[in-house]
Amino acid sequence: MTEGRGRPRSTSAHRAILDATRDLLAENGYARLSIDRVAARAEVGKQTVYRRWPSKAPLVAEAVLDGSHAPGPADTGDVHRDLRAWLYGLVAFMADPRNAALIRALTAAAAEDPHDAEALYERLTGPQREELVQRLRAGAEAGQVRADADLDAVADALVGALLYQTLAGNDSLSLRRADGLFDVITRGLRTDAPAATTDRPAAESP
Amino acid sequence: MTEGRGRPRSTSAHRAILDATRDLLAENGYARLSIDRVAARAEVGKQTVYRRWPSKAPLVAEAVLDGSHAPGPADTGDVHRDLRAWLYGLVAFMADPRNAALIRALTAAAAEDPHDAEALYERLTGPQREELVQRLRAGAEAGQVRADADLDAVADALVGALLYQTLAGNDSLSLRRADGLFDVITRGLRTDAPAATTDRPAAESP
Amino acid sequence: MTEGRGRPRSTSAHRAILDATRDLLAENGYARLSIDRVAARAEVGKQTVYRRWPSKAPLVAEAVLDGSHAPGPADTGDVHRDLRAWLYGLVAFMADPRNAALIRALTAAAAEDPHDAEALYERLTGPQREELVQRLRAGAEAGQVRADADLDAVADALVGALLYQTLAGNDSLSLRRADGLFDVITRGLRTDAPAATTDRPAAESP
Amino acid sequence: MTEGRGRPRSTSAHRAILDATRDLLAENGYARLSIDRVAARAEVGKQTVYRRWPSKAPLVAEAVLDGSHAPGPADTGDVHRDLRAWLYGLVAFMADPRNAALIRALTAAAAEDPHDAEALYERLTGPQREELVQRLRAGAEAGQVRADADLDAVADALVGALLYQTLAGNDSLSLRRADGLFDVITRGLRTDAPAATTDRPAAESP
DNA sequence: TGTTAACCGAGACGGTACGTCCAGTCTTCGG
DNA sequence: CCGAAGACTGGACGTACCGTCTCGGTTAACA
Repeated sequence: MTEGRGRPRSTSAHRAILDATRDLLAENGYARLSIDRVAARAEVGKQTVYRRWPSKAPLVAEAVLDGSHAPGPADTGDVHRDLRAWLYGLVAFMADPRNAALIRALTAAAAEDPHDAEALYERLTGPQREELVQRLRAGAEAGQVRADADLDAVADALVGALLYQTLAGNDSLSLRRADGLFDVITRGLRTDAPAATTDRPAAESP
Repeated sequence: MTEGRGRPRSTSAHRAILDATRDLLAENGYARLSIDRVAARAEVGKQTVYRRWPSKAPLVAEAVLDGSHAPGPADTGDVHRDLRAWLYGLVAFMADPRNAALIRALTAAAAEDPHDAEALYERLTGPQREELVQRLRAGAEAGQVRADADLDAVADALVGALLYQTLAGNDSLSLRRADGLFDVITRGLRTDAPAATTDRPAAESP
Repeated sequence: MTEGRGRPRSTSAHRAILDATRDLLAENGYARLSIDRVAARAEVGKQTVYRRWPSKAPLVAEAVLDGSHAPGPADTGDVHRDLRAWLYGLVAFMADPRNAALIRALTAAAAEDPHDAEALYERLTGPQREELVQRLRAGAEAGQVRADADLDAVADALVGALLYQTLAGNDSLSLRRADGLFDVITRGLRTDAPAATTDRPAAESP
Repeated sequence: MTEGRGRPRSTSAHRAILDATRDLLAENGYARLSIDRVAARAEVGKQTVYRRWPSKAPLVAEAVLDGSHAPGPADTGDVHRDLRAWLYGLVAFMADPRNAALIRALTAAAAEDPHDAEALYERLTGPQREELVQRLRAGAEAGQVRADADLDAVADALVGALLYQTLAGNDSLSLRRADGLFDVITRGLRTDAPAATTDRPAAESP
């Protein structure tokens, strides 16, 4: 194997590129981000960027994720408390316009090209969402959450609601709304929550 | 007054542009959509496009919304039944890859440039979401839904969950998942749903 | 013939167009002249321009010629005196930058498209040149100018020299140079001027 | 220092652009020449053209001058002979419609925009004209030409006459006319030519 | 201790698209 | 029927980026 031969890649260039990407995203948004500008800002040749990332999407992904390793919910034994704390943490994170811009950028990258989308979401919300689902599952095993609830659906609802509010430009992704969200979801997850009474219909069309 | 003077704008050109935009979005996605191509496909001068829409984002918005006037939930007197029917309708709508592509495009347009985002979401999810909230509110007045629930949060959760799944490329935005979502949300909205027991914490940081 | 039917053409519009053309030529030169701008400046519809002139070239021609009806040389009986006066008159005419700009514009129109060129020069320098040649011919008949001289060549030399100096941007198309020109030409035209001694060669290549 | 850094400019692209420019000028004239077409014909990106020339005018200048390095008059010891040979050479050069088209193009470039004109004429007729004047001056020193003649005026007359005839579309810029021109000019330059008799007037107006 | 391979910055390359201007035509209303 | 207003298709403008290639010049591991 010809590994390790030749000059090794510069870690400082690597960092400079990611920093430049984050700065430009925060300043101008995804639409006005270009590899040319990233390279210029990082004082790096374009090839040095292309050598590491094949296109804008994965570069943005790494730049966003590299900056903030947002942790999943903690496990203090109380699912509801943990869930609320995690929710508040995310709301606070999004309160920084810089972070909101990064999330928007990531969404743009995913939405622009369905080809990148899957890989992107796998890396992006994948770990976060997985931790969330596992915390919920642990809660279910501890009897704090209904065992028959679709926890993936719950995760989608939580992540989706936050994402939607961020995208919609509701810059005041308020704690009150997070509380409302938390309230509805947790009530629906209570072990003593009554079942829905409507029957599931046979089939529907749009 | 500058009204009614000069040659009126061609409605056929207008339609041709929107059709071309929808076709190209479905074929190649938002990233590869260009005004040049739209104009060429519509057999129209570029200026004729720019005269009507200042940029890609609002053009895409109108093209997407013009095609499908998705109705809000019906009101049969039973909120839960209506909600489920509406949800199933959206899932079926998204099942068509063409429609999923249009929604992705719209999200891309909004996420790319925060400047456009607000106006875009206002036109896009605004009406739909408003109808949904009103249907829920009517249910609350009819005593079928908890009066103290944050119905906006519920709407965000529903719309956000669907959007998130569409973006993530889960092309099988399954009915099963929609059921799970419906299940958790409606349980949480039951008038006899027990309250959460955890106290609201003082403050949190990410 | 359906002549005089309908609304007659507005002479004020006609004048406004020519005035606007002259103004724009003097301000920005031929390159930046456009029918759009002419129509806008003249507060006239584009069609009103196209109804009268098929393209930029003849419009410019008429605009330039309409403004200044430069007369040919007078006939006081003394060719040399008349020639010098005419030359001085042209130099003074060109001294006004506005006039120089108009001549440049006309040359541009002619040089751009060989199709227009002939017709343009016929209208432009044609009459002037013809009057000049005739004055010289009269001088020849009066015995003040060599009868065997190629008077067309003389006219070309005079007009060409002035044109060349104008185009070259020698904004000080000086009287001194005009004197020098006059001097050489008139000496060459003297009836007592000695013939050239060199024999005409058989053939040459560039 | 920013010298010799980066990929060097392609000489083949350079040549291809100039060739394409010449071809298109000869085919369609200056008016229909566009950078787009030049780039397309040269199979080159537009930027590659703009990197070298800021606009049509200097590109045309270089394209024309690059092709034909027309020499000034030779010096065989006999000014009159040399002058006539040079004149014949130019006439022969202009006899090729391709060359005439190039000269017309150059004139158009200069006449269109007074901004470019000076620089253009400096590069274009500057060297040619200078050599001509110097040949005449040498002739004057050799006693073959009047010492007090305005040799610049003579040069203007010769160059201007040829230019004028070319522009006027007299495609048969005939040898006979060149002879007539040569005849008048050289007679006027004879050392034994009699002076003009008219007095110089005080002042004149157009 | 060279040689060699991969890196580095810089910047040119053929292209695509941008958003604007203009050419020349067509279509409306109103005089 | 003319005139102003202004929309129409089409083409060119000059700029920004794309992703690739080509320079001269490091920087290591291999031989």
